[in-house]
Order: sequence, then structure tokens, then C-alpha cells
Amino acid sequence: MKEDKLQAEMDEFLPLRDVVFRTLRKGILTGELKPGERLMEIHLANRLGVSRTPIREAIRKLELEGLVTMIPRKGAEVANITEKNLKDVLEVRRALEELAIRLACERIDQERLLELQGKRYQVEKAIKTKDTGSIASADVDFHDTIVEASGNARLTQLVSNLGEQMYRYRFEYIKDSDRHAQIIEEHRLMYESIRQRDQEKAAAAARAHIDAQEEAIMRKIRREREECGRKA
Amino acid sequence: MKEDKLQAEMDEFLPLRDVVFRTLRKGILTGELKPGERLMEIHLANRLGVSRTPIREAIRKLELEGLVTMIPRKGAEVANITEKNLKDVLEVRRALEELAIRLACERIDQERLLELQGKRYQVEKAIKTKDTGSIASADVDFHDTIVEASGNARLTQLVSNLGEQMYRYRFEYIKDSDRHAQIIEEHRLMYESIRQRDQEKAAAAARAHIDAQEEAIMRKIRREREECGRKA
DNA sequence: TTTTAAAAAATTGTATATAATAGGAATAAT
DNA sequence: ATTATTCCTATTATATACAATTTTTTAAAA
Repeated sequence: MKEDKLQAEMDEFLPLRDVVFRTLRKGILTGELKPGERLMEIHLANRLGVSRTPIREAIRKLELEGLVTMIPRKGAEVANITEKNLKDVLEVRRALEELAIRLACERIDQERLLELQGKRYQVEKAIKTKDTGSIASADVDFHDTIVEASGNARLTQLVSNLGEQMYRYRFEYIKDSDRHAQIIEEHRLMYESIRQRDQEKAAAAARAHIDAQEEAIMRKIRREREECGRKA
Repeated sequence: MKEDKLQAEMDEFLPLRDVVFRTLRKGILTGELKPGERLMEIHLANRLGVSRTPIREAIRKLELEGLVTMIPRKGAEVANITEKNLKDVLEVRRALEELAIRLACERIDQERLLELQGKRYQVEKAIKTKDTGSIASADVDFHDTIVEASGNARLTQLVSNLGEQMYRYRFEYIKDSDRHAQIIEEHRLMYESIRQRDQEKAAAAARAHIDAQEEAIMRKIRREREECGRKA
């Protein structure tokens, strides 16, 4: 086995189970742990230098998040991400982001509106650098701000969870720089709609944003599958 | 302590952790385990006749579901259900049920449409018996059928989870028989809209249904709070 | 060579043991 | 009487031990 990127970042004050949980989740989302791969307790315990107990507790959480699949008396394996699965997630996410932006229109206060404008500039700045990583994280920041402005904690949690399911594909709609201008325009539209408290316009903008993402991700998946097909 | 309704229903082929998980969840949702109550591992282990390990693993899942709150180095306690919290859940549920019924309009096939009609009659039959329990479960069945007709597994899972959060209040909008005619009419409207594949009409019907539920639940909560206030 | 059976190994499921820590009671000092 | 300190207890956090089950290997028979 190659060298161990799966490294537990110890946080003095976090229970081991949570450290393990985060480590494994990160591993799954980044693709370090591949779909279908078995998660064997003793191996993971040795790799991370802990006992089986925290590993098991972490797996229980991943199970509920849908990131791992339990096979009775066989153990956990990294859940397969199918195209259908991603489409389902995106379908739900579209509805929830739409809800979030509608609520934000109703509930956002002046302070947060200013914050949102700030995030918008951050995105534009990041786009100027052409660094995919910073663009992606600035974009996520912008969206998180909107969702939080909804004032609905449950919604925030769900959207963030659904977002994670697609972590691996987060670069896809950012990669080709043709789309950069489009992203800026989409953000402007969302921001302006919220500022004017125009729910319909805002919802449409949010939908368009997800549609663009979906298209990029689906293109990527089809490309991946063709590569697979060629091998097989 | 009074007698133990919290009884683990053993299923030969289910791991203990899942049995415990279901048992505890049921306990929380039915109010057997009260908000704020501490979940102490040894006690629960003794009560359910298992060791601490399955208890802990079950608690990890409840934690992620938001049904229990972890206090570091102190343990788990049953999460408090606030009015805000319920409103948040209902807000999300409204959006997701609307999405589900829209998708059902697009995707339902003849067979499932027939099934849905069957469920509708079941509800009407249950209403004739005036038994709140059977009405509630027939109603849930009807809605589940719609959600499943969306063909979106993730959506189905989320809606069912959100539904559980409000298990304790599931009778509220069924209790007063004035509303029974209204329920029948709402169901008719949903069914007909789906059959005609009229998304807008269907979505409106679904929203109305949740609105009615929300109103009933909020009335109940306010009543509960007043009782509390009187005591204090 | 293929199939079957038995044994061995690997792995999960469950229970218990040990360590660490927080909360509270008892005691001493002010 | 009040406060501070120490010790004890209850409880969680982690590790290990044991049991049950599945998978793999090996070897024998067809």
C-alpha cells in the first residue's frame, strides 16, 4: 500500500471517535477511500493508532450519513456513488437551495447582506487568481452564507450534508474558465435578488446555478464511465 | 421507576445496536424518554439486557439524527424539541413534500396510481371507524406512496426522517373530527392532480396539507406551554 | 480437473476491563 | 457560616478479550 494520506489530525479536545469520523469522511469524500472498498476495523485501527471502539463508533455515523454501506456480518464498505444517486441528491439539493434563498429573501438583515456582498467579492478575487481551490472554497462560502441567512438550522445542516455527498465533484463546474464569467453573473443575480427581496428571481437564479453544476458533474461522470468501459 | 415500556423487540437477525437504536428512537419519539433526560449507558444496558457497546453505537446514530445531544465527557441526553425546531423541520418538509409530489406527477406509472387510489380508500375507510390510530397510519401510508412515486430514494429517506421528528404530534391534525372531511378532500385533490399530472395543483395541495398540520401542531404546543407556565 | 468437505484464518459482534474525568460530599481552614 | 481543598463516586472514553460467523484455504474424492 502506498503511503498513508489517511492521517488522523489529533485535536486534543475532540473525542477520538470524532477525529476518526472526520478522518474517514474526508478520506471517502476525497476519494482516498474508494467506493466499494471495505473498511476493516483492525486495519483502520492500526493505521490511525487507536483501538477498534472509536473506529466502530465513527462507522455508525458514516452509516447514517449514507457514506458507507453495512453488509451484515461482513462489515462496512464505502458506499458506491451511482449516477442515479447523484441525480437524486442534486434534485433534493435544488429544492432545498431554492427554499433557502427564498427564506433568505424574507429574513436577511442588513449586516448579513453586507457579509454576503463581501463573500461575492471574495469569489471574484479568487477567480482572478485562477486557482481552482480558492474559487471553490469562496463559492462554497458564498452559498453557505445564503443558506445560513435562511435562519433555519435544520435546512443548513441538510444542505451542508448534501453538499458533502458531492465533494468529489466540487471542482467540475469551476474547472473550465469559460464558466467563470457565468459564475460571477449568477452570484450577482442571486445577491441582487436577495437585496431586492425578490423571491421568484432569487429562486430562479439558485436553480440555474445548480443546473449548471449538475450538467458539469454529469459530463464528468459520463467521461469517467467511458474510461472505465474502455478498460473493461 | 415505573414499569418498563422501553422494551427491546428482539429481531433474531438484526444486530443489537440496531435493535437498541430503534428502541431508543421509539422511546424518544413517543415521549417515553423525555427531552433533557440523560441517557446513561449502564442504566440503559441493564434495562435492555445488553452490554454498553451496542448502546453507545446506537447513541452515535441518534446523535447524527439530532435526536440526542452530546455533552462532552458527560454523555448523551434527549434533545430538546423547541417550537423553533419544529417550525424549521416543517419548513423543510413542506419543500420536500412539494418536490416529491411534483416528481410523482412526472414519473408515476399506472400501477402505482392504482395503488395510491387504494390507499386513498383505506384512509376514507379508517375515517369512518373514527379510530385515530388507524386514520394516522393510513394517512402516513398514503403520503409515503406519493413520496416513493417520486422515484428519488434520497428524498424518500429524508422525508421519512423528518416525519419521525414529529411523530409525537402525528395525531394532532387528525384528532378533531371537523377536519376529517377536509383531509378526505385534500387527498382527493392530491390524487386527482397527480392523475392529471398537474404539478402546480398538486404542489398547492401538498402545501395546504402541511399548512394544516403545522397549524394543528403549533396550537398543541402553545397549549402545552401554557400548561407548563401555569405549573411554574 | 472439478467438486465437496473440513479445518483454519480473518473479521465482525458483543462483553468486559482499565483509564480518565467530572461532579459532589466531606473536611479543614478562614 | 463560608470558602477552599481533598477525596470519593459515578460516568464516560478507550482498549482489550471473547464469541460467533463468514470466508478462504487445503485436501480428499469423484
